[in-house]
Amino acid sequence: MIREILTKDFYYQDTITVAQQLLGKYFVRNIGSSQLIGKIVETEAYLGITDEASHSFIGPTNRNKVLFGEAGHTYVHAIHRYYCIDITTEASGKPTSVLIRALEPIKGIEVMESLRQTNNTMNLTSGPGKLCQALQINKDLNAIDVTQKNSAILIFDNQLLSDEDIIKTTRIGISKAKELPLRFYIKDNIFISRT
DNA sequence: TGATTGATGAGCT
DNA sequence: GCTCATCAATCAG
Repeated sequence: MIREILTKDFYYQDTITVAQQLLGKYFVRNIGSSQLIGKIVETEAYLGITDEASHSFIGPTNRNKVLFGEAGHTYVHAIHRYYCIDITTEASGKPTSVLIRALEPIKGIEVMESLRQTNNTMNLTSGPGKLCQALQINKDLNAIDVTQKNSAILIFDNQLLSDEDIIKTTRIGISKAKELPLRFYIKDNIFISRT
């Protein structure tokens, strides 16, 4: 089965739509000649200047400027001693993004296990900090265009999930606007960060 | 299942 | 200094 790289048009959609439609897609990390692949099973939407929990709520700064740029780019940031990765969405000037919270490891599992220093496949990518460790994602990968086929990070298309396979619930690990139902994950998937 | 705590880095004021 | 979109370990029920 031939899979296509998701195009700019996909990321220019409404952030909540992108967050839901990213579920089931293939997240690809190119490291030299090797490739690590995981299926996206959990995401969260961050709605920019109207969303208190978003990094862009306070307005543009040096740290979050990529959020204000073009859609379809990575936004990598450190939180405590881990990294998290977002994909920017919507038009330039709208600082919205989708946080990738969990993957289902597909390819390169041995490499991920050595990077994470564990043999437990269940524990490789079941959280935003964990998956960045498993895929060797750091600040060097900030502001990368994920629609260019020679990028270190790419996202490939896959069949769209039906509405009943997507669970909608509240976001995790934030202190503001925590009541909003902006977290999405694949029903019955065992690789999500928590139920 | 939930609450708590400590390690820890980057960015902001 | 302070905040924080984390994780792992621990303890209580």
